[in-house]
Amino acid sequence: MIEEALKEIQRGTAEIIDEERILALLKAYFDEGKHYTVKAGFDPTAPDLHLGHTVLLQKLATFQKYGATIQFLIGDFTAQIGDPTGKSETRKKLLPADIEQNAKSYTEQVFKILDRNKTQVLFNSEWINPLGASGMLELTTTYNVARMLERDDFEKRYKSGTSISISEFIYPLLQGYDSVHLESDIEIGGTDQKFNLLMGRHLQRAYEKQKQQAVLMMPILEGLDGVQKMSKSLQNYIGVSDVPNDMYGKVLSISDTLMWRYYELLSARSLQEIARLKEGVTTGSLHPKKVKEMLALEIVGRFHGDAAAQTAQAEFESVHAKSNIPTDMAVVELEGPLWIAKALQEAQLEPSTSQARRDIKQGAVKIDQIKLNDEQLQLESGEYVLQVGKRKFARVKVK
RNA sequence: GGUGAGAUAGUCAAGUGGCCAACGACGGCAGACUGUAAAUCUGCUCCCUAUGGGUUCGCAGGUUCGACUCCUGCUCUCACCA
Repeated sequence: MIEEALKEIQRGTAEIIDEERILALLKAYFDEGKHYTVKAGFDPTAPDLHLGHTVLLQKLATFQKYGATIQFLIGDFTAQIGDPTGKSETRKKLLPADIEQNAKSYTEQVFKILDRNKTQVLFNSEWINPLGASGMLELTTTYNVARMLERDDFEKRYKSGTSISISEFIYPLLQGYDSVHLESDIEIGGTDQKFNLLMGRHLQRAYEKQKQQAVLMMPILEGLDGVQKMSKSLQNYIGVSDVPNDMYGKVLSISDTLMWRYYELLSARSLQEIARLKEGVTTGSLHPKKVKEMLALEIVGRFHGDAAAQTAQAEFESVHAKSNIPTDMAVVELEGPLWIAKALQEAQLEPSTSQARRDIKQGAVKIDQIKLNDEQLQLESGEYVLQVGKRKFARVKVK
């Protein structure tokens, strides 16, 4: 039983530090019913969750199955600094009202995966603000610059001469301090968080408060392009609140290689089952598209229910395999008569009339399923289905 | 604080008085082929009803018939020194 739990917890992880601790916690739970805490931090600036986040969330859900209380930490204080990882721009200060709003939309989405009753939603400003200058100073004495520079990101920037703000040094310290305050037993995060996660262990020891937290790192999920990490700003994400049709289509658009990655990190199927699918594809008994459809169905089903997933699949088949028009698309009302390029722009299918003309020239634009050749066309009053490329549709009513 | 170098489209990066809306690469979009996969090939990639016009090369001025290219000031970035 414990072995089984541990296996499930290990699945898909990039690295686990102090696995003995996790084992001990599980043992205490199974033997004595003792609960433990698992901390995970989230940034309040990006309330739109995507599948990249769910890799972590699903792991948290697994922990909940085995006796954990989740410390769902919203880093409202630390967000003022901005995690140094990657970008270097300083962030705008968020207004309390915004933070509250973001947190709300966060949790709404999160509880599609997590069990609300086994989750504490926390804000770190609550205990970091009272620290004051002296508390902050004390915190900084626990670490030194040389070790801080060991952090991969800092090291690179230091060597290349890119500026590092002192406040950025504070960030890992504060994140670690969260673990001290919350007395977390385990913290989980992405591999890019390794330094910060280990800081939690370091500080827990420095403050001699408790045992050091175990650390579990999940790999970073690649976005639809298969190369860069999934993120909203790169436009390569599948959002948790994407409508079923979009979600389904996006999953199907990933490459075959990437599909296995998604299976490993996102699917609830057992590893054996996935191995079987993989074998089926290699031997040719199973079509890769079929396997991808299964994945799409599973993912859409998780967020929208199985019925919606089925509908999305049927819709997809109808639109792409049989090239029918979608049943559901944006409806735009315009004043006519109207130049076609302008109409495309106003229906938000094209960013400019220049782009619209180019696409018409290339034969990418269709009206009511018929390829358009005349870039001078005036739309008289009536209803038209405008299409650009394979994916962009709009129903236009011209008055 | 001193000295030097640099800032060009989404990113990287050419261009050193007219041939520049600006080479090239990547990315992106579209077409062909497909499984809305991958690979490959092709076209496009500032705006504007356009064989033309407008606005762009950090910002503000200036020189010139003409400036991304020259001059002055400013802002920012980097390097070396302190």
